[in-house]
Amino acid sequence: MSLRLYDTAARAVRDFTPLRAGEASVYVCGLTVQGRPHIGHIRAALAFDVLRRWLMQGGLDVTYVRNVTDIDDKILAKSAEHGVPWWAWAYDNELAATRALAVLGVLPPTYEPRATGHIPEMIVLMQRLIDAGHAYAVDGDVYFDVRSFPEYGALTGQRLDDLQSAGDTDTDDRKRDPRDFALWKGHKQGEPETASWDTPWGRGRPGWHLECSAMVGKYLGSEFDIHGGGLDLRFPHHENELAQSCAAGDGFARYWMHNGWVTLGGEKMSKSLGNTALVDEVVQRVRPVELRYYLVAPHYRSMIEFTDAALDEAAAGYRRIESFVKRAADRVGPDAGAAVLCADFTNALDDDLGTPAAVAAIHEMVREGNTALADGNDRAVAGTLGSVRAMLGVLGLDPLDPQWASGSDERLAQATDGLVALALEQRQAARARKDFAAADAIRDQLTTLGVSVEDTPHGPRWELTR
RNA sequence: GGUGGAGUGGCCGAGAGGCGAGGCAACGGCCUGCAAAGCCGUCUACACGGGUUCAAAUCCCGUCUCCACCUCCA
Repeated sequence: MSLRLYDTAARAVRDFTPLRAGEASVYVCGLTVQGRPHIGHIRAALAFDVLRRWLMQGGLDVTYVRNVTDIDDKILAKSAEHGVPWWAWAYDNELAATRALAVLGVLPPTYEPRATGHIPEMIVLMQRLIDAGHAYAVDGDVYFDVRSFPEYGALTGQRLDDLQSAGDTDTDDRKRDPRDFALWKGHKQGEPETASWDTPWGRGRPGWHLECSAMVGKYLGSEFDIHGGGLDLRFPHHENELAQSCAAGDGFARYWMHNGWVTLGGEKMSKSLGNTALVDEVVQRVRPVELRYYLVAPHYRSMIEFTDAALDEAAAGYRRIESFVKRAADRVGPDAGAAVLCADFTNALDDDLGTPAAVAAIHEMVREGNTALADGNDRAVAGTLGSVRAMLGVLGLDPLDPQWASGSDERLAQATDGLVALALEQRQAARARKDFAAADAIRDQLTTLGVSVEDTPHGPRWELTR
């Protein structure tokens, strides 16, 4: 079976056939850096990170572009509120987002363009739209003329006449139709001079939608494979992008993919509602790799209702897998065994990135591996370990990946190693002379110190507990 | 008003006409000096009411509840 993806525009699962054989071009709407990243943002990045890894696994050369919106109304408003230059506010939040994504093992994009770096491209696109009769300038604003583009609404199945008028009252009188959207916003009194750029229609700043069309064109060309983003971006953002680019004569995206929310208390986690769980906070409760598992295991189009209990459960599920990988690696070495993906796993991901079934396939392989471990069948242990690691790798969840290394001091680790070994020798000696009280006392003390001990047919193993 | 999505066992979470997804928790057993980990087993669910079918969680009709988008949003 080959890859099939749910295309929002078609409202159906479609076979994925790249525009150019052997390559895939992907554009994902990244963050508007107005505040700290929460796990909803991270989920979107993770969903498309898995897509990217799976495309790469399939042998495609993937160009993956994820933008940063570093100028918009809220960035101006919030930075002003905090008495910080807007560009410093935006950059600070961008750095925080980059850190959060790195902590969760999201691969860096091929390129991460910022809106403010692409004003010339936007001007060119606006000129093309004006020349084609799809846009008009009024008093320094430039608007897209939705009535001029009959396909407007195609992506989300909206009929123009059924849409509620935008509450954008202060500019409505300048628009030809209340649903026309701003490509460019003329500079307003009170806004910082640094937040405006020269154009043939006067100084101003980009409307939100224009940047993506301009940057897609620059980095991926007039037509590209996959456009991704959160479900909330379908309308108006993606609808408007599509309208701009197609009205200008570009083919634009061939597949549209949208990920579901993370909800909290049944409602969408969002900056405006204030019901957010920040990455920094969640990572205090579970390790980053466990958070990644929690967000990657459900299907990317499902809602995830965020609760501490569900998070803890996911962490326990991940530890089962991790425990097998570590015990198996101790037994046969980390790289014993070929990186074979089992058919269930491959079929699952090919079917619109079915991570739940893919994770189930991993768990079944882990059970096989545990049985092999118990039977002392090292060949089978190596085989299952190779497979499990390869499959986890596709999801970015391999516990042995240096990404998840604790990064503790090397000399300290060596000393700990020696000290625990010393204690375990004492315990083994006590066990040998059947002094179980002494043996258990040693184990209890180690447990208190955060070292868990388990006896195996090949001697005791120990691990730091969290 | 328009558009779209969801309701699954104690919990999380898949599936989308017929073989008990998977995990977490619980209980029983095996293993262990005792544990831990692991393995085996138990727990047979699909919001509600009708209908179609040999067969419905899955299709159709109706009802209820919840959520999202149409304003900034991942």
